[in-house]
Amino acid sequence: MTQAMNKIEQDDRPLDNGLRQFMGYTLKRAYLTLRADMILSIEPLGLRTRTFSALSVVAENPDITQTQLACALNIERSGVVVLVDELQRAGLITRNKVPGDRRSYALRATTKGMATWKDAEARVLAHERQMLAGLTTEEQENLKVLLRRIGAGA
Amino acid sequence: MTQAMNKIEQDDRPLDNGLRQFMGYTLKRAYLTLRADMILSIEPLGLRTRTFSALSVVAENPDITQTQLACALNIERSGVVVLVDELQRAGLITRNKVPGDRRSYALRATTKGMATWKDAEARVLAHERQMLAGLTTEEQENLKVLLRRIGAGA
DNA sequence: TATTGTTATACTCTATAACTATA
DNA sequence: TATAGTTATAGAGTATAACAATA
Repeated sequence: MTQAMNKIEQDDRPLDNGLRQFMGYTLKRAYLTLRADMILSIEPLGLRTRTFSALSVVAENPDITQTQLACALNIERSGVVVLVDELQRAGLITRNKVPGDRRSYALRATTKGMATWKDAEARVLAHERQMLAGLTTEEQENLKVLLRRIGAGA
Repeated sequence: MTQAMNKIEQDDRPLDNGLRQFMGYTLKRAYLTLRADMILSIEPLGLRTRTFSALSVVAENPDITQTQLACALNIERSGVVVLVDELQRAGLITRNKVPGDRRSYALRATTKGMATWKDAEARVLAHERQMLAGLTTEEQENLKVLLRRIGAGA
């Protein structure tokens, strides 16, 4: 109360005023906002962001290996093991023998896995539609294009 | 090798093709790219993203309390304790007595803290300039505006 | 020797709950 | 009683290193 409180209240600038100038901070806020919503949209399917992403890649790339999946998801192979374990336990994907190489697995989404992926895809798209309702379709596309150009060099 | 590999190589679509349609995925990729670079830019100052943000808020809001800082950073009060401990140990901020309320602290950046904040601010701005070099100034501003409108409703 | 998948381990970030000292 | 700060603990998420089986 008193001193500190009064000082803050008299101040018309937000507390994070110094941070708002940064693209990184703005990006993080938007990311966390969208992420919190996305988690709720796929929770009913027993999926989390990581398993959602992994299921998507396996569903769209039949017979992908765990190492390739790790590469696609930008995570370590050790992390993929846990994800694949979880998806397999849920009956959404299978680890299949590869004829030519007995070291690796060919991952495939099961029928249930494909259905779950399509359901999850629709749910996330619906929630993004809601979260991005304040932007026109053109603005949404423009936003995606601009985001993809970050770090891409001049 | 063989089957899976061939299938992937023949495919002209990226492995994460199914994910690229989502704003959340696009946002996350951009965020992580920028974040990785940002971490390197403030590492020489002994700062990490969390302490950078906390130092910024304290520097710009003298006599702020820990609870207010938690609110500004969107984290719990328990998390603030660790951040303030770290910044205090580094001699960048101080915990000061509040005359009217013996429960709370009035946080202030030290002279060294203010200098460090200004230095960090300049470094991050320089690195963002580099990471966003592919975008015009108008595009960068437009990007920030669009990001701030996410989740803001129709 | 190199690679695939695996396990064990640890670190970061964050949250929850219970505690203390004040109010 | 409610609030500020604190502590302990736990949970994601991710990374590193060492290992066995296979190439």
